[in-house]
Amino acid sequence: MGRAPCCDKASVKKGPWSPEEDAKLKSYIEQNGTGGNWIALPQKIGLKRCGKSCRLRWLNYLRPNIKHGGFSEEEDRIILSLYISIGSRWSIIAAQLPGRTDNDIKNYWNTRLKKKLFGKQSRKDQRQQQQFMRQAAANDGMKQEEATQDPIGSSGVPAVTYNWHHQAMAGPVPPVPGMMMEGHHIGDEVDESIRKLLYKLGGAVPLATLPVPHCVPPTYEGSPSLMPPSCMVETTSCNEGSVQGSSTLPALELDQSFRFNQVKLDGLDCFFGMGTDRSMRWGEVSPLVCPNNTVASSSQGMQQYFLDEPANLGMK
DNA sequence: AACTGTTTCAACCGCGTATTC
DNA sequence: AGAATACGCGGTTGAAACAGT
Repeated sequence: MGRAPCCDKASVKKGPWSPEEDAKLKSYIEQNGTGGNWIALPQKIGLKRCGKSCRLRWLNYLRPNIKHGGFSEEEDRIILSLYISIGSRWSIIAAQLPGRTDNDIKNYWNTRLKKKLFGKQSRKDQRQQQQFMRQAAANDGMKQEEATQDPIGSSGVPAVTYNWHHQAMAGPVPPVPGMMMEGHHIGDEVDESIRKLLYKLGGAVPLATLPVPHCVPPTYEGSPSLMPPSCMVETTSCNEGSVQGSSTLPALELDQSFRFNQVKLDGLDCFFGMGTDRSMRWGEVSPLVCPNNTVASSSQGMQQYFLDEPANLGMK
């Protein structure tokens, strides 16, 4: 026996909202507010919709000052930083981005940002990039002889690709304009500071000092030799705004930090095939919210978010 | 032009938590 | 204290739009 449905599904309309429904809902809420009861709201307005559906429509679409699409690099940074720190708590992340909804951010992360940061590239981005490449090549007049040696195929897409952690594996090589990260232009969509942040997260965060449980997965069985360096050694935090720290971090360390830092990277298992523990509670999160948290402080502008009390982050 | 595959995003679903009685 | 109800969240789905062939 399951939970009783929140509404009579047979008499409730589903699917996309019509402009008329939108207008009804919007004008009513603007005049009267929600009345603190979403379930009763559709009946008051005369909408054949579920209360939850009304709430969702209002919050994600009709609410004033909603922004759609066109995420800035700064927003990318914030989303990434928060995602790495707290995982897929979209509502909390959305609370830090005025005008953005949790649904919007969730969609953006799942469809765009994840691919953008971790290698896979959408065809749309590929096209934009190819266009850019062609234009650049045309502007250049194809005068450089390297062009013949450069493994760029007839499509304009280089045969050699990287993703950011491959990049990290190769050491702190400064990004070369036009260099690709698995089909991506370093310095184009993927902004330098994000990569710095990723470097730091992988290499300089003294995981062993963080009050985070289960840093070391059971497969290590306590054998220090098998632990990733980031779990064993209290590495020195690298200088703010610098990738110098990455020069002291073994390339492998970055990759392994992503593999084994399950709490910070909750949700990134999709990249590494890890399982996830969705049972984190605020009591466990609170150490991450600590302003001394290297993760938070390593991200430009992130300190303000973590200096806030949890309540200010939309916590209950 | 028609078909196919991919991407995007609005909306739904079910669960956990909070609140009310 | 505990049951009932409502809210809010995150995961998932499916249709529309788009691009390539």
